Amino acid sequence: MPELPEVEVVRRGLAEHALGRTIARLDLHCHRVARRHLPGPGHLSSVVAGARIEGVRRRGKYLWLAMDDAGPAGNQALLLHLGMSGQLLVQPGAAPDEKHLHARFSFADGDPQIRFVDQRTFGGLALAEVDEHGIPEPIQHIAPDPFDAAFDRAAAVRRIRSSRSDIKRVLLDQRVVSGIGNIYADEALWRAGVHGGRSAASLSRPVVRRILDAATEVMAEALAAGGTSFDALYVNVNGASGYFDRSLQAYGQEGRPCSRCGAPIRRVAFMNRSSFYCPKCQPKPRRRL
DNA sequence: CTTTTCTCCTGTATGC
DNA sequence: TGCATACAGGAGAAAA
Repeated sequence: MPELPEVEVVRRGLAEHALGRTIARLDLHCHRVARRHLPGPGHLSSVVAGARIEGVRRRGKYLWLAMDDAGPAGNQALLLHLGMSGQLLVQPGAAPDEKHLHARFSFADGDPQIRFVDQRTFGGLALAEVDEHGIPEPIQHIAPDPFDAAFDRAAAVRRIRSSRSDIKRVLLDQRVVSGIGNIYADEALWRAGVHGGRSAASLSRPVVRRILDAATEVMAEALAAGGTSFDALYVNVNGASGYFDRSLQAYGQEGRPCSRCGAPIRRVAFMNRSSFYCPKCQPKPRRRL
C-alpha cells in the first residue's frame, strides 16, 4: 500500500520520466478520478493541455506536478493521490489499455505516456493553486513529513503529546506528521517498543522522539528497498515491486515469533483494519486498545 | 474545537 | 462448484 516510501519511489520515477516534458493531452476515463477537481474532468484536461511539468514534488502521501507559469495552467499544480491501489506507469502509447486505466498523459514529444491506473479508485487528480512555498492549497492541512526540510521534530513531539488519543491513531493522523500509514506505524511502534494503544499524552518526550525516529528510520530503509509490496497493487513507474515486505518485523507477521524476543506477534482489530504488535516488547496498556 | 466512525471501491481469500 | 462474506486501507465527510 502506498505510504511515504512507496509514494517517494513513484515521485522519483515521475521526475525521471515526466520532468521538463509538455503535456499534449490528458485523457480522463472516468468522472470519479477527478472528483476532487470541482470544475470537472473536462476542465482539468483543457487547462493542463500544453502545460510544461517543471517540478515533481511530494508531501506525505501526496504528489504534485508543478506547472510552468507561462503555460495554460499558470503556476498551478496538478495534485495526485494514489489512494490504496493507484499506480502511475510509464507506458508506450501502443501498449493496450490497462483494465483500471483512469487517466492518460500524452506528451508533445511523443512516447512514453504516463498512465494512472487504480483498481479501487480511492486515488485521483485535481488542479490546485499553490502558496508562496509551492504547496497546493488543498493540502495545507497536511503536516510536513519527516523527510521535509520544513519538518520540525520538536513541534511534532508537542503536537503528539497534546493529543488525547492513542499513539497509533495520532501517528496515522496526517495533520500531525504525514507519510505514515498502517504498515510503518506498526513497524515504528515495534521498533520503539511501544504499544499502539498507549495514550499519546502519557508518553514522555524521549519516548515520542524514539517513535518518530523509528518511523523515519523504517521509512528510509523501506525507500532504499523500493517500498513494500504485498501484492501487485503497489509498483513503481516501471511496474516493479519493492521488497521491503521481507524486512517487516510486525506488520502482517501474526503468529510468527518476534525477532527480538520470540513471543508470537499478535493481531488485533483497530479502526476497521489491523494492528500487529509483540505482546512482550510492546506491553499492553491497562486501557483497551 | 477534538475525536471517532463511516464511506468510497474491487479483487482475493475464506467459509458454508 | 457456487454463492456470500470478510478483508485490505487513505482520507475526508459526517457524526458524536
